Amino acid sequence: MARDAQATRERLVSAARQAFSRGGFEGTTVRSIAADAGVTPALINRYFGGKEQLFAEAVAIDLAFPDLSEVDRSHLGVTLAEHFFRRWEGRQGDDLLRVLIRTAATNRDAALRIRTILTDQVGPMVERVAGPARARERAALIATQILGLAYGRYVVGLSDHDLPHATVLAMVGGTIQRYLVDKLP
Amino acid sequence: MARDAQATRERLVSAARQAFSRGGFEGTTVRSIAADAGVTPALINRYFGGKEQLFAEAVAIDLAFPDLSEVDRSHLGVTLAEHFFRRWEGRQGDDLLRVLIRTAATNRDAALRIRTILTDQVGPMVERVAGPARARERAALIATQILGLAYGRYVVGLSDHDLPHATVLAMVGGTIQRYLVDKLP
DNA sequence: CTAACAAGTCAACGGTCGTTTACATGCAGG
DNA sequence: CCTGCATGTAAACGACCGTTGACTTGTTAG
Repeated sequence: MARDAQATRERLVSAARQAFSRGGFEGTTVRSIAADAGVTPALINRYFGGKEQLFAEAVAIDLAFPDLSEVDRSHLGVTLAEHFFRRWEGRQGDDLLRVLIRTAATNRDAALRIRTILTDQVGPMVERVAGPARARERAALIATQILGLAYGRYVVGLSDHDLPHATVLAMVGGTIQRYLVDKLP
Repeated sequence: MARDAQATRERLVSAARQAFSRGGFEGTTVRSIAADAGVTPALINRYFGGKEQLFAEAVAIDLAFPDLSEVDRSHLGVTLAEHFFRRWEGRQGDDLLRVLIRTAATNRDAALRIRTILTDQVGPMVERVAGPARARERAALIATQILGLAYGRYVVGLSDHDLPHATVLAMVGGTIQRYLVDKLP
């Protein structure tokens, strides 16, 4: 393999994730992505076929939900809140959800992908925990709180001072818990 | 006044709000706004000075919070939830918050404006209701839930089937109530 | 009726975007 | 060693963007 094409591909995808998570789809130029990867914009076309396909590949990874089967039923909400919080804080800005939240605002495909995650991953998780009755509503409620938290932190720019770790864990965890198992009206 | 300039201005601002709330700032062209208003793009420059200033004017209105002084203390959350829900559903897509939510994703000024609303309007409202202690955290928590709800409905596209009116009112109302008055950890 | 000014149009500009095409470069196998 | 192909570059393209300045149209005051 000459001049490691696969490594270049991966550098491009990684640079794309970071760029898209900052500027959304329209707000990101292939030229800047290529520059970040230390490469010519023409390569994006050669390897991915275009900006659209690069974006598709940049957001084509799994959510990796935690295993909740061994978690105490009363701590499910806090466990989930902590899971998302760690996920976002851990990676340095190329997390899938951070990319999608920013991008979905102006891109139909990204919005659709969030909806897909909701029905394919959050929904089944809720069903496993709380049974199939009105699982869809519960999943949607949970989504509003999780998305809103990510939006507040990474789009609006709320700081640790506004949303301390402990407060988020306890209060948002409590909210998710209610949405998961409390009786709906 | 010849050919009613003020009416044209207002048509432009209204068209701008709808366009920005669909495509964000970068995703919206002054040409399309002008076309929606039945006018030439050059007029935007004449009246507002440019796209930036038109945007600033399009999002320069007040939030109009409801008067909560006469509301039963245990119903504050539900009252607020209903207030926002009605606000969004009432107008046909040119509501300020709907514009800002979509736009803030790729525009620093819009994100800053949300933060300003938070500190200038939501914060004081929380202080009035729950006292000054940790009002900032409470306001931020409420913001995550309200923004997430709007994001779910208008960006992700969650339907009435996913988020029925009654469910949102009761459950999200309950969440806001908790964020307003419950003890923080 | 007509001059004068506000309201609006028109065509063109410089710039930037995504993409394409032709060309340069460097590693592998004979 | 050198030939061939994968890897990458350079330059140009057409399209579209926001903006500008000169021009046209309509209204209204005298």
